[in-house]
Parts: sequence; structure tokens; C-alpha cells
Amino acid sequence: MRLIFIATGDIALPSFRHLLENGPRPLALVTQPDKPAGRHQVLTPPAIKLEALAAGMTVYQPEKIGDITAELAALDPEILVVMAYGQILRQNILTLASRAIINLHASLLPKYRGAACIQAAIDAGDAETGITAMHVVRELDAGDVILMKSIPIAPDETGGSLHDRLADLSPFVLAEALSKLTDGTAPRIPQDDSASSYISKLAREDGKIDWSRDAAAIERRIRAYDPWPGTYTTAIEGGKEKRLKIFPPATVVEQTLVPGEISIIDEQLTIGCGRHALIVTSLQPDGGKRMSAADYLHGRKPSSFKP
RNA sequence: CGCGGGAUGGAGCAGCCAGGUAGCUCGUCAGGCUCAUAACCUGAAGGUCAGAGGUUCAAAUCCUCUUCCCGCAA
Repeated sequence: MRLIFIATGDIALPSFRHLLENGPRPLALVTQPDKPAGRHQVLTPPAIKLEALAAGMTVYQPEKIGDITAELAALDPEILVVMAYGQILRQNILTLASRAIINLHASLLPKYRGAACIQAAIDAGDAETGITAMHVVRELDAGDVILMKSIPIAPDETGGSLHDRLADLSPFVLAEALSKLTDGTAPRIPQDDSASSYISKLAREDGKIDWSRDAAAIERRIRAYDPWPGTYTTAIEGGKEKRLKIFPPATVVEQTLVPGEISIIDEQLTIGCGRHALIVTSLQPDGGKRMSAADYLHGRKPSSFKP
């Protein structure tokens, strides 16, 4: 089968490796251009690009995928597979493949269309999420579904752990979808648009903790946003404001405090929330490394957290 | 050279501005108390103050350079 793989995010790596090992081997990889990353803004290629090059595969990194329409058409692809690519596909790409253009999406559609679907499932407290394989249409993540596989969300699940588990689940969804497309048994199940929700891309600012919310909701967010975009708050230390990153795990306790108020018992750092309170165990002060709450309290004397 | 914070016994920090005995909260070890203890009491060990150079009678502290860590921004 003549197939082109279109992906940037690491979540696509297991699926890509699956195709390399078990076929059909992609004719080419299309991925985003190298981008400056890290403190020193070093130009960094997507990991999947390096694996493709190591496998001797042709790699395209167009600023806009529409710029290479002719090159892709010349490969005469039957199927395009898209996963975490990061660009909107226009009509000339959607009609490029003779058989289908499919997308692997990390949610149980129609819930959580869009970018931050993994974090959204944990943040909402869902019991399960999964990978959906569907046809790509003009509207984002709205195409007919071929199949989906679900996995349960663990009580201590983080965005990072769920990302990795969904990545590992993806090859099975991809393989089954390709096989059904090949033998003509792939269903086209329309999505119920009325049940859909859209999650836009997250920014660091989204990780700011609002202590007036329910402690359970804050706890879920701390897990959902780890490691990206992370959660943070502002600690008042000796009258000065210090930024403080918060990491999981955190524990909800039925204690009543004013939102942002700090209670320290037996070196346990408890923060008041809108409903109940939260024990935070792992954090990172501005300029420092990640440390336990106990270590933090040995040297710093926070009076409260900014609600 | 994008902006900023930091490096002080094993951990987290204060001391620096106004140079003059290495300090705090813990941890570790020993002893004591106790039916017992992660509790309490007493004591001890553990530091080239990131590195190099400079100023000075004297540098953790002031000046210059270097290395490493971290946050923001992208």
C-alpha cells in the first residue's frame, strides 16, 4: 500500500515504528520544520524526523504543507496517515490520496476535538479515553469514525503517562484501520456533532492555579498538566511574591481553609481551596530545582499562596 | 550574546547591601529519657562558602573572568 505518514509529535512515534517494522513502509514523512527549543533556542528537529532519516526515508518539512502538494501527488499515495502534525490541512491535501486520508486522534471523539485532548480527559475526571481513527475532513477532527480503542484513566494518571500509554495504543488502532480500509470493511460512523467539544491549545498561563476552585478539580489539573504546560502558583514569602511550580501527586483533604491559606502540620503543606484543601508534595521554587514540600519548608517561609 | 534568579557540611535556606569567630530548620551518629517511638533532652561529626584571579591588615561578603543549575520568554 502506498502510504505517506504526516506527523510531528512524539505520540506518533510508536505508530511510525510499527509501520517501519511491519509495513506498509511509508513512502515519505511529512513533519513540521525544525524549531528553536530550550533556553538557548537551539534549532531542534522533531524526534520522528531523526528516526525517518535513520531509516533512509524521504522527509519533507514544509512551512505550509500546501507548498509540497505537487511532490506528494507525484508519490501517488493511496493513503495519508495524519497524527499530531500541527498544521491545518487544506482541500488540496485532503483529496491527494486515492483511497483515504485518516487521522489518529487521542480522544474518544466527538469529545475533545483539538489540541489538548489528553489533558482534557484527565482534567474533566473522565474514567476512560482512547485513540480514534477517522477520516479527515475540512472541519477539525470532525470526520467519520473508522474505529476507536479505549483505555481506563488511572487515579494517579498524569498527562505524561497517559500520553505514553495512548502512543503505545495507537499502532493497534492504525493497523486495524488500515486493514479494514484495505479489505473494504471499514465503517464510516458519523460523529454526533451535538455531543462534541473543542479543546484549544494550552499555554503556560493556563497552568496558573485558581485556589478558589474545588480541591478535587485542582488535583486533577495538576496531574493533567504534568509535564505540559505544568501548573504554578505565586507564593508569598516574607512579603515577596515568588513563582512556584506545583507537581503531582497532591492529595485532597477535607479541611476548611481560606483559598490560598497555608497550613503546615508535620511538614505537610496543605493549601486551602474553594472546597476542601490540597496537600502538595512536590514543587519547584523560582530559581531552584524541583524538591519535596518538606525540603521547601525547611528553608522557605511561605505565608500564603495567591488565590 | 533575548530577560531574570541561583551555587554556603547530606537536604532546604540565612548571612552579602554597610568586609572582622560558619548560622538556621532538618538529616546523620552517639548518649539519655521512655513500656515504646518517626516524640522529647544532651552532645558530636560533617564546610577548599562553585572555580580562578584581583583589592585589602583581613573576603562567603567588594571587583573581574569562568563553569554549572533553574525560571520566564520563544
